[in-house]
Amino acid sequence: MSNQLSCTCPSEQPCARKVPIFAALTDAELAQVVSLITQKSYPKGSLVFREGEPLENLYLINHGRIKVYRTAADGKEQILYVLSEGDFLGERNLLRSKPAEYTAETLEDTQVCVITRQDCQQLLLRYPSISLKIIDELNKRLDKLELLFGNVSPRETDKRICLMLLEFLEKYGTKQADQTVIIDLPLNREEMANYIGLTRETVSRRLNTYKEAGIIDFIGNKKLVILDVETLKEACQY
Amino acid sequence: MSNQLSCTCPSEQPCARKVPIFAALTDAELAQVVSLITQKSYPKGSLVFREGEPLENLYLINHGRIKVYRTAADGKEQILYVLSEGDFLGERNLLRSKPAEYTAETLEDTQVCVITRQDCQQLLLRYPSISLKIIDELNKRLDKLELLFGNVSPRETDKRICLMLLEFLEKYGTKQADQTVIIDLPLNREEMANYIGLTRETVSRRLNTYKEAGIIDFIGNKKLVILDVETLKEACQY
DNA sequence: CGGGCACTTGATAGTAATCAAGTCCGGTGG
DNA sequence: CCACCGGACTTGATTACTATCAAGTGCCCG
Repeated sequence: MSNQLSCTCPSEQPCARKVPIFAALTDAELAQVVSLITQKSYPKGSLVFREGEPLENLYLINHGRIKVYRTAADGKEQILYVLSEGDFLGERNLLRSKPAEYTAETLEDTQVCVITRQDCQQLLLRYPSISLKIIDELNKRLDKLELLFGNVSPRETDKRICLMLLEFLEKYGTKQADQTVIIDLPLNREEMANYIGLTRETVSRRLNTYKEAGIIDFIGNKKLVILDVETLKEACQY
Repeated sequence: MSNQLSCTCPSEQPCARKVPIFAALTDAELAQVVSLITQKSYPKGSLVFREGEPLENLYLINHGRIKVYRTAADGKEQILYVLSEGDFLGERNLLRSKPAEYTAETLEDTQVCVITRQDCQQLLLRYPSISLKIIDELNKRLDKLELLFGNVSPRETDKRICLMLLEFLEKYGTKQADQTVIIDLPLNREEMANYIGLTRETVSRRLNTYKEAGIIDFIGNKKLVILDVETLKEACQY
């Protein structure tokens, strides 16, 4: 399923440099970190870890995209995060050993760097700057969840969709010459619905409403063009 | 509005001991921390900091309860957290200087310990164990938000209410001899509604349904008795 | 060219928001 | 001690929105 090998990145541009949490380290310090890293590759659609399994590693995404979800009682996926290059996962188990609370599945072919919990704890105690970066990143995730959570009331469907589109715009958007932005969607309609707590029909209907309003457009089903970022931001009104 | 004085806690049981993030420090180290702390008192209903204001301190709650909320465009409070003794707030500004993204208002007379951002950064670099505790706490908040966020779909009203009741049960419940639990509610009906994204009427109706079903009971409006914890947990089904 | 899957579109029903009266309770003043 | 007042809470009626159920449509890939 996965291909395990030690880190083979060129030493002048090691994989760990891509990861913001090591940004403050010197090259020498980084070399030490790299020596603790194992690299793994996962093909599209494979599971990095599964809900309920013991989780003993911190994973740093080198290349690719991963969706993180929980399976609800009714069998539905509740997608919590869509992570990509530079993001980490498994941090909930850095300090305490406990089973994974969600499943991580690759959305495309993905390469990750793996550090064991023991090694990671050593690193955190030796290089406090890493902790600060992790705190920073956790704060960002809290920001995101708090923002979405502030809009959970059943009537705020548009806000949820627009916040999701803006998130994708920031992470996966490519600015075009004419100021529009093309987004390479990481999720299909159903997954988007599972991400923001709606049904795929509702997502589909709303997106088409926006299309008719001239705010967005589609290129096939997997790409989306933002024609009017301002209106989108206004829809999130805050 | 607030009463400022240096920390006057007895040295054998300093206020900072109440705060989990300093739990791993030795007495000597703690004494250093305490020397950096300023203590403040706020009467019920006063604001510790306000949305948009510069926020330069970390606050540790010594005694009391604080609600943290954002004001939506329509003027409604979106309550994000209800914090009490041992919790901290202001951590989002530990690393970067940016205005507060929400307002913190005391729900009762409250005492807090205050540390400036500069001092706090020094502490984090000197005592990496504090960072680990903070990471731990942020992880817990993420756990909570992820759990609630997993239940945002419009039809899961009961889950939201039950999760809120279970949260209050854990934080503010007092077990009685007959296995029931009395909860000293930190929020009124409207605030509860703002906490979980519903209207006060809906909260009111649902709580009364639970009462008729024999799951809960009221003592006045500010106290609530959980008669059947199991059924409540099942309603959250996960 | 055909099959299957993702997506769209339509009709219906259920649920919470909204609007609108009440009711209860605590506090105040006579 | 009781009557009154106001705010919080409850209850009821209606409306609006999204889930659900059910067909379609279109696209991608063999």
